[in-house]
Formats: sequence, C-alpha cells, structure tokens
Amino acid sequence: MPSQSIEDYIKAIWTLSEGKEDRYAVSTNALASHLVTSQASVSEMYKRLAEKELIDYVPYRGGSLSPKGRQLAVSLIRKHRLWEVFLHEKLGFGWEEVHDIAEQLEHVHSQELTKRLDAFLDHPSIDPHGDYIPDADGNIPKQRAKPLTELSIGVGAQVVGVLDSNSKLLSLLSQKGIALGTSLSIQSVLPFDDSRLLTLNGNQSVELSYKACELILIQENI
Amino acid sequence: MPSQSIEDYIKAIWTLSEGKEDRYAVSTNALASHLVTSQASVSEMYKRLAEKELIDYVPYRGGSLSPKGRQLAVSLIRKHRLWEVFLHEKLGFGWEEVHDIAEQLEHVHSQELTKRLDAFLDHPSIDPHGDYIPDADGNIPKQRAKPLTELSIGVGAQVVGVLDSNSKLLSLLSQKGIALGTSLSIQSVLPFDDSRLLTLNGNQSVELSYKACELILIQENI
DNA sequence: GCAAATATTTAGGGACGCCTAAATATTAAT
DNA sequence: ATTAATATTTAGGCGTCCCTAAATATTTGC
Repeated sequence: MPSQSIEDYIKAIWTLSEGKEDRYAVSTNALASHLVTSQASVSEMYKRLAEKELIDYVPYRGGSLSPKGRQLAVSLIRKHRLWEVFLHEKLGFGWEEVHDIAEQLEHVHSQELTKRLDAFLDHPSIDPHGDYIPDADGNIPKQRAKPLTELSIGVGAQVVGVLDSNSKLLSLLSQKGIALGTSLSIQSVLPFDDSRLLTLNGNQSVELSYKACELILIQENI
Repeated sequence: MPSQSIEDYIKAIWTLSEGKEDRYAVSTNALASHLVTSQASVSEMYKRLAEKELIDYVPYRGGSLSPKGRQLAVSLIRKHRLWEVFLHEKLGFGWEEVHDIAEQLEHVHSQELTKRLDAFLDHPSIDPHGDYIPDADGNIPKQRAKPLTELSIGVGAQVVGVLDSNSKLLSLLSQKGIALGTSLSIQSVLPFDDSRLLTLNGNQSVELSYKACELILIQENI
C-alpha cells in the first residue's frame, strides 16, 4: 500500500508531465516548487520511488512515471475527480470548495468503493472543473478544450474547465460570474497587459486578466 | 491537525472505556492488544497524548480521555458511523463490508463535509451495525440494548446491533440469516457449551454459539 | 510480608519523511 | 573554453511511530 506521501508525489509528477511527450522527466526543482517542499526532499523521494519502480530516475535528469507509476497516478486522479463530482452534485459543495476535500478522499484505498461510487454518480465523464475523469482502465480523453487566451475575438465559446484548481482562481471566477458552462466571447483585448474584455451569456461585460484567461479552458461553439 | 495514528489511539481508548465509569483509565496492555501493537509503543504514545492534553495519564496507571480527547473521539465515531450509513444505504455495501472503508474515511478532516453528509443521509441516528451515531454536539444515547446471552427463553426480541464489527462475525451472522432487525427468540440453551437454539422471524431454527451470542445486541419486544 | 508472576516503562535502534547547509553537476554567458 | 549561475545531490539532523530486550513497578499468592 503506497503511503499518502508517495501518492502525492506520483500525482504531482503526473500533473507536471500532463500534455508533455511520453516519458517526460520532471525536474527536482519543478516538483519541489509544485509540492512546496525542499529540493533535497524530492531528491530523496525520487530514490525511494525508483526503488519501488514507480518512476524511472536518472540522477540530475529528473524522474518520469513508469507504467506502474502512471497507473497509480491515473487511479488517484480518477478517485479525486469522482469524489469531486460527489461533493458537488450530491452534497452541494461549490465548484471551488471541492478540491481540498477530494485531496483527502482520493487516498482511501478500495477498488470496490471507487467502482460503486462511479456507478452511484452515473459514470460521470467530467468533474466539476471540467476535467475528464479517467475510466476504470485508466484511459483519459485528450483535452479537446483550449485556453481562453487562444480564443479569437467575436467567436462564441463555452467554459468547460480550468487548468489549475487553486481555490483563489476559482473564487475569482465565481466572483466575476464565470462558471462551468458559461457562454462567452471576447469583445476585445486591452492594450498593454492583454486583459480580455468578455461578454458573458450574451449580455454582461467582464474584464479578465491574461493570467486568469490562460487557465480557463473553453470549447468553441460549433 | 491530529495525525491518523493519534486519532486511532484516541478512538481505541474511547472504545475500551465505553460503558465504564467516567474517567476510566485504559491500561497499556489492553490498548496494545486492541491495537495489535507493542506495549512499549503505547507507553510512548501515552506520553505524547498527555502532552497534547488529549488524555490524563498516570504512569503505571493507564490513560483516560480528557474532555478534549473525548470530543475528538466522539467526532471520529460520528464520522465513522455516518460513512457506514452512506456506504450501506447509498452504495449498497453489505453490513459486514462497511467497517474497513469507514475506518479510512473517518480520518478526512472537514466539519462542513460531516455536516453535509449528515444532511444528505437525513440525519440518521443509528449505523448499519445498530450503533448510535453521536449528534453534532457529541451526545450519544446510552445503549439500551443488551447482549443475546441475557435474553430469557421464549421472549421475543429484535437484533439492533453487534458489539464487535469484526467482519468474520458479521459474515457468520449473515450466513446464518441474522441481520439488523431480525426478530428472534431463544428456544433453548444447549447443554455443555451454552449454545443458543434460536427461532428466527417466527419460523427457521438456527443454532448460535455462546461466543457469538455475547456480541449480538438485542432489544426485547415491548 | 515477601517471592513470583504480571504489567509497565526505559533503552536503544530502525524506517520514513522532512529540513538546512555544503558539495558537486550541469548549463549558460562571455 | 572557462567562469559564473543554476540545478541537484549528499551530509547531517530532527520528529513521529514503530520494534525488541532489559529494567523497574505493581499485584498476587502463599
């Protein structure tokens, strides 16, 4: 049974290598800053993870998930996102509140529990942040959505997720009236800082910084 | 935030002092064998718990929960039993399967989660083993039920719980057709080993050892 | 009341997971 | 191609939680 710590590291490596090429090695530095821990701790843990064959590790070159490691990571992501759906849909937690609790729930070990939770929730394929939930075999669709910064002016689109489930970002969005499913388009890009002036649901106007737009995933209307 | 280990110890002390007089001190020995750990580890942990003011500890005399410790214990019991209800009622887990999973879920820290789970389950007052669930203020009804061994011959009663949520016992009972709510009475007490011959739901006869009868809680029909 | 049996604590040590500071590799800049 | 800057690892230490063996208290039996 992997410890909670090991699970956190594996999940972080997965997150940081998402979208990168296969066997992308995550640097000690990147992982340390993501986990808010020291580089020395990461270096030490990399050795332990390699010993357990969860990662391939070349000193000074970072670590990449082994098949066994990827499998563990995806099962954690699956559990995390299923619990988020549960917290949001069944217990009525807000979009921005579910992450921290799911962070704990994902460490509960029971395949049967995951299976039954999935069925109870009607086999959802997307979590409250718009991220795809890996299926029981660990398959996860490629993210078809793109960041709001890549949307052209005047083109209608829908919010389908965010790239960072940091609760400060989520609070900001909820404050601006942006939620999953919100329809929007870009009115204009402001000079100097590249903030976007958005039209929400066809009426209200809202300004949003480049930094925030980068993290919002949208899908263009067909 | 108390560690998982500390929570396990506190819960165990609570369990072992349940039904005993107030400030009942649990011996090192009893706790060690309950937790399947060494006496030395318990002795060590007792010191840590006393330092954190979760127990009152007199060397060589055992430890008893402080108000702060009791509060923690009861909140763990509350979470444990609420999760058991969830697993049983919502996910369809059997009576005997819920304990081990709830054992993990009870360590999730979020008062809001507990509150919402309680509401989602319609504020249950009893868990799938028939044990009372402490309310949000930590109040828990005294157990009015008594063990099956104390039921007189011919008197009708109902199964309301078990004293040990060990899954072997639960499997045995489920195999014999005994579940929560089963109506029964004692036909006779067999000679030599004091096994009970039971009548279940007014028709089937089943034999049950003294050892098992001791752990089944019943309430006499009024 | 004292010896024997039993219970408890202390001593000494190990694994894990974290830290800071120092040493060493790698990369970038001139 | 060296040097300077940056990244990474190693060294040495700390806290938690566990262990076995040895020492010490307490209880029990005569």
